[in-house]
Amino acid sequence: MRKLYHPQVDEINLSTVLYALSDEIRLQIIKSLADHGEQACNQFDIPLPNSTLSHHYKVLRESGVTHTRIEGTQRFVSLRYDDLNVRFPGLLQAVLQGLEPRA
Amino acid sequence: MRKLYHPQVDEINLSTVLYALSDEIRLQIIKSLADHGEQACNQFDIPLPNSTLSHHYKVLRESGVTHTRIEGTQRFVSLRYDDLNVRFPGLLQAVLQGLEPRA
DNA sequence: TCAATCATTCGAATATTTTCGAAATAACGA
DNA sequence: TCGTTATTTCGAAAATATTCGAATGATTGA
Repeated sequence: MRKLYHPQVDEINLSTVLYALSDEIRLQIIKSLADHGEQACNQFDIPLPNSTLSHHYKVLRESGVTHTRIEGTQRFVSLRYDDLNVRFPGLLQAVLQGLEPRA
Repeated sequence: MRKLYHPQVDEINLSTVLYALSDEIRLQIIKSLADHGEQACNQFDIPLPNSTLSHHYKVLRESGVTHTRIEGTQRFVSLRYDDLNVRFPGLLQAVLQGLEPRA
C-alpha cells in the first residue's frame, strides 16, 4: 500500500458521505478531528482493535470525509472540511454542531 | 395499525437520521417532499413495489425525518422540517441543497 | 539485517439491511 | 356486507456491513 484512495471533490457523493457519517464510531472519529485537528491513527482514544478502527478510517476516507497522509509508519487523518464545504455547503458544520451536547 | 411511531423531537438521533438519509431511494422521497410538500404514498413516482417503498417510508418516519398522517385509506407523508431544524439546525437544508443538480 | 512500531489486509463469523411476493389490515362506498 | 383502494406486515432470500484475530506490509533505527 503505497497510495491510499481519496475521491476527488467532484466525485464525493451525498449518500456515501451520509452513510459514512451515520455510524457512532465514525462520528466519534470526526468529532475528535474537529476538536483536535489532524491526528495520527494511534492518537484516537477509542478502545477498539486496530483492524476495526482501520475499517472505519477507510470508510471515512473513501467517502471523501477525511484525508489520510502517510508519514513514516504513521497515518495522519484530517477532515476534508473545505472540500466538503465546496461540495455540500453547511453539511459538515451541521453534523458537527449536532454532535455537541445539548444545553 | 392504528398509530404510527414517531420519535419526539428530543429523541431524534443524529446517526439514525444520517443513516435514514444515506439511501438513494430515501433521498428521492425527501426530494419529492421538499419540492411538492406533503404527499400521499401513492403520489411518489418511484417505480418499486409497495412493500419496498413502505419499508423506506418506515425508516424515514422512525428516524424522525418524516411525519405520516393517516386519512382514510391513505397515508400522507411530510418532512419534519421544523423539528429537524430545532434538533439539527441546517442539516436538512444542507442535504436538500446537496441534492440539487450541480451547475 | 533484525526487531520494533504502526497500520492495513485477509478471511470468516455475525449482524443488519434491502428487496419483494403474498397475506393481512383498514377505511370507504355501494 | 362486499368489493375496492391504499398501505403495511410477514417471511425469506440476497446483499451489504461490521467485527476482530491473524497474517502481512512498510518504515525506521540499531
